[in-house]
Amino acid sequence: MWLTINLNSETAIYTQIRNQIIEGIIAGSIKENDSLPSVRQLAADLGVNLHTVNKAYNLLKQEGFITIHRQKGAVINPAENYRADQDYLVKLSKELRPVIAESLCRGMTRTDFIEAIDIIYNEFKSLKKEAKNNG
Amino acid sequence: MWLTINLNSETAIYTQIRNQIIEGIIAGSIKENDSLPSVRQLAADLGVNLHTVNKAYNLLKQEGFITIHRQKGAVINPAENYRADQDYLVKLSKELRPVIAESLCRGMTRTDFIEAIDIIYNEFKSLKKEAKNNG
DNA sequence: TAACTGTTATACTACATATATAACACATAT
DNA sequence: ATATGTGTTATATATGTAGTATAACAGTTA
Repeated sequence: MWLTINLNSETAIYTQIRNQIIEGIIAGSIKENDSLPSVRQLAADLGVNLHTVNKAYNLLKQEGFITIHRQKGAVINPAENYRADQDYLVKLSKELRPVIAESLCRGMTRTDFIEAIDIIYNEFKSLKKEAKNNG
Repeated sequence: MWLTINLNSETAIYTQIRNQIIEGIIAGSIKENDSLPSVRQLAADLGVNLHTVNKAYNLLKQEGFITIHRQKGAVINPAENYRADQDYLVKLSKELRPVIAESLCRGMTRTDFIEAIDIIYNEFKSLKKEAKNNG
């Protein structure tokens, strides 16, 4: 399993799991209609409680990324199910506003900020290439 | 006082206070060497406990934005005290990564994302103009 | 029928947030 | 000198979230 968690991180374990599955989708290491491990399996692999994984899966379900079937487990939805809509744009804006505010306060220009996000975009591009070569 | 808090928000009150003071700095409604209200005064104005405000102030102090003097109260530092350094860039990157990941997953391109941040940059530009006219 | 799935329920620990009081230490204006 | 206002420290309490530990339930499938 490509998924790893950091117990010392400030980020909640269930959030780390959620985030890494989303990264897995954009990297291409998991695709539409792929199944995720069962909550018990993934919990055992990560050394955490089943409820922690369950919480991550339910969050992903609520956000539209997966559908949970009894027996088939959690399955990645087609991309149409979670396209950016107005609600998401509002949520995104609320997340970004304090981040941009702090960067401005610390003297970063818009150009500096875009430089910072481009590093991240390039990392994701590399992940995608990597997954393509391995899959 | 230009500061308002939302008790129903998911964001902790002390975080809301911190964020709005940072926005106040970039808007220009508070400037270098300006004093913030005392913890008791601001707590009374906002209808919250003194410790909640104190927590916000100590966070701002730890981040370099203000210096807390006994008697003089909390004073905005000169910008040199909180310029973006390497540690901050690492923190920024860690904040942005999952946000960008989700936006990519939801089909947003880099261009779409920059469009979203530009709306925020324009809001801050308006705030700055507004504060200039009033101050 | 047995095994595996998500789900629900209960109980517990630990930590973060927020409040409520009270007292302390320091500076300053009266 | 004394009263006032400042940040600071110390308790105590309530609430919510995160995480764990068990156990049982309800479907599906081999």
